[in-house]
Amino acid sequence: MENKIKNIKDLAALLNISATTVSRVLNGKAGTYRISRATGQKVLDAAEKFNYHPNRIARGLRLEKTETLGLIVPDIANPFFASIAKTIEFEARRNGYSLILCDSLDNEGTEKELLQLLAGRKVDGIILAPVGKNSGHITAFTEKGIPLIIIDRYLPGTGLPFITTDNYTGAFEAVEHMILQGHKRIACIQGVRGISVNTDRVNGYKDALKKQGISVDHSLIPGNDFGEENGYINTRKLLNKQDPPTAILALSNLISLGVMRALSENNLKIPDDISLVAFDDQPYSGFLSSPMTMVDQHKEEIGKLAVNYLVTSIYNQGKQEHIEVMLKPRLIIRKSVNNITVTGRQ
Amino acid sequence: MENKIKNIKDLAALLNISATTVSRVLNGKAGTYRISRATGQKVLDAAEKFNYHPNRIARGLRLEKTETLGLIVPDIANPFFASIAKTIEFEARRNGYSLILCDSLDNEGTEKELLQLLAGRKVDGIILAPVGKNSGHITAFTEKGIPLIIIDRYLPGTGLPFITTDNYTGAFEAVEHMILQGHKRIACIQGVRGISVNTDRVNGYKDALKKQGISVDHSLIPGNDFGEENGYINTRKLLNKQDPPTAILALSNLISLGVMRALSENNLKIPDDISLVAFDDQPYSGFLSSPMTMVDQHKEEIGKLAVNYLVTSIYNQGKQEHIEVMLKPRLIIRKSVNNITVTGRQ
DNA sequence: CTGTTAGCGCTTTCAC
DNA sequence: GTGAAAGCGCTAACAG
Repeated sequence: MENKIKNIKDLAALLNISATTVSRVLNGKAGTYRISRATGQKVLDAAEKFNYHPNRIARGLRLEKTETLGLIVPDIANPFFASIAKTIEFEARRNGYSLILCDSLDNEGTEKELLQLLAGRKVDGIILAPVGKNSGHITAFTEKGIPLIIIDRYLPGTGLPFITTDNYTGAFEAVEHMILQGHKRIACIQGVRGISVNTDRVNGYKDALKKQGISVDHSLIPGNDFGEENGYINTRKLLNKQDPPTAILALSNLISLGVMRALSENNLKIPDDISLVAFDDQPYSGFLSSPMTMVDQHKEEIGKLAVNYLVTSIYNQGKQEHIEVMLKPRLIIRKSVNNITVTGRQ
Repeated sequence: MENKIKNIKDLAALLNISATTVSRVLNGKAGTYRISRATGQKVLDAAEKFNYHPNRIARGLRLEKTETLGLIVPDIANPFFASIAKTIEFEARRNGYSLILCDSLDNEGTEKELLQLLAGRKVDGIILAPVGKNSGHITAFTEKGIPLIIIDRYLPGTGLPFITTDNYTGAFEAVEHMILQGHKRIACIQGVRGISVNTDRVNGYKDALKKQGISVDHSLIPGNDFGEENGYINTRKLLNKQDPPTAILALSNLISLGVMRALSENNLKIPDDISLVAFDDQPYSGFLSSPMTMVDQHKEEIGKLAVNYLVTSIYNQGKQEHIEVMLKPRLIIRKSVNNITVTGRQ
C-alpha cells in the first residue's frame, strides 16, 4: 500500500505491462484497441487501489488542450457576477472543464493582462465580462485563436460574439411601469457612459418616456459609474433640484444602494416620498427598507449559454460561430413604486 | 510580422541563439548566467515584438509546479464567500498565482471529488472552506503533500491549519449587546449543527446569557442550516410559541433573510416588534427594512492570511507550519435592536 | 558568455 | 492484443 505510484510508468511497471496500455485503458479506449478484459480490469483495479490520477499537466502539454476555461469579471464580490460565476463553474465542471477565475478590478489594463495570462496558461476558452468601452485589446486577442465569448456587455461593431440581457426592454418596461403609476418626473442614474449595457438602458428609458409623450429632461439622467457612491452623490444632487423627481431608475443594484443611503440621510421613505426601481434582482432585494421592484436578468441562462458556446467552439477546433444573444429580462414588481395617480402626491 | 512564433525554439532559431539562452533571459536570469547585454536585449525585443509568452503548461510540467492555487467554497453566490474569493484572487495574483475556483455546492461528496480534481491539476496549494463536519477525506488528502489551509470553519482534532473568525466572541458580544438593551428572551437560529462555526457561536450565545444570569432555554435555539429557508421556518415556529422571544440572533446572513421574510409575513417590524442581529455584514446590511446590527468578519484579512500561508508553505517545499488563527470579529451596531429597558415592551 | 542534452508525464503513430 | 519510441515546450545539468 505504501508503493509510491507517481506516474503512469510506475503503474505500468507494477503490472508488467506498458504505459501505453495503461493510458489506453484509463482513457476509455480499451475497446478501440481491443485490449483484453483481464488487462483492462487489472489496470482499473490498480488505479483505484493506488488512487492514481493521471497528471493533467502532462496530458495538457501533449494534447495541447488543458480542459480549463478562463473567466474574467470586473468584480467577483458583486453578487451579480458571483451568481454568474456559480452557474459557469457548475456548467464548466459538468463538461469536464475547470475554471480559472480572474477579477479585472474594473480596470481595463488589468483586463488586458489577464487575457495574456490566460493565453499563457493555455486555457481552452475564455468567458469575458468586459470592463469598458474599448475593445482593441480584445479583438487583437481573439486572433490568438482561443475561443472567447463576451457576457453582460457587448462591444458593438467588433464582431465579438456575446450573450447579454435585452437591457433596452428591461429599462423600457421598468419606466413604463412607473409611468402607469402616475410618475412623470423620473430620473435615471446611469452607470458607465458609452458602454452597451448603459446605453441600451438609457435608450429604453428615453423611449418609454417619449412613447407616453413625456419629454426627456437631461438633467434627470446623471451619473457615470455602476458603483454605490455614484448613486449616492447623484441622488443628493437630484434631491437638491427645485423640481426633484418622484421616481428614480437605478441602472445597477449597487447604484440603488447609494440611492437608498442618500434617501435615508434625508429622511425620505421609499415609496412614500420617492419611488425606486433598480436593475438586477438580488436575494435581499425583497427585504430592503421597501421591497424593491427590480429588473431581473437571467443569470443562470447567461452562464449556461456561455459555457455551451465555448464547449461547442472548442469541439469544432476553435471555429467560432458568431452569435448574439439577448435574453429578455423580467420585471419583478414589489413595493418600491408608489401609485401617485390618485393622490397626485408631490 | 507574420512569423508564427509558437515556442521558445522558434524564437531562438529566429535570433540564431539557443533556446536555453532565450529561456534564461525570459526568466530574468540573464545576470546569473552573465548573458551579454546585447543578447539579452535582443531576446527581450523579439519577445515583445512577437508578443511571445512562454507556455506555462510546459513550464509547469518541467518545474513540477503550476503557480496555481485551488479555492473550494460551499457557495460562491453567497456574498460572504464571494468577498473572500475576491481578496484571495487578488492576493494570489500579486504573488504570481492563478486561482482555480471550485464550488462544492455544500456537498461533501463534491468537495471530495474537487480535492482529487485539484490534485490531478497539480495545484501548488489549496484553500478550502469546508462543507461539513466530516474531515476524513481532507486529512487523507493532505498526505498527498499539497499544502492546504482551511478557512471559515475549522476541524477540531484533525491538526489541519485554519484561519477563521473568533465566532464565540462574536456571538457573545452580540448577545451581550442585546441583553444590555433589556432583552432576556433571545432566540438563536442555528446553522449546521456540529460544525465549529456553529458550535462556537452557540456557545458564545449561551455563555453571554449565563453571565447575565439568564438561563438557557433550548427551545429558543432551533435550526440546522445556514440557508434562508431555515431562518424562515424557525422564525415562524418561534413566533407561534406562547412566550415568543423579543430578539433573535441569526447565525448567518442568509438565515437573517429568512427571519425577515417570516417577520414581514406576520406584519412584525424590526426593531419595534422584535430585534434581530445577524452574522456577517454585507454591503446591503445598512439598507434593510431596518439597518441591521451585524457581527462582521474580517474577510479581507482571512483571504490575505490564507494566501500568504500557502505561498510560504510552497516556498518551504511544502513543509507546513501548523497555524490556528482566530480573527476577532467586529459588532456593527445599527438599528435592528430595540431598547426595551424603559418601556418594558413585550 | 553560450549551447547540448536529457527528461518532466503523457499520448500517439507505427510496428509486430 | 500490446509495446517501443518520439515528441508536446520548457528548463536544469553539464560542458566548454
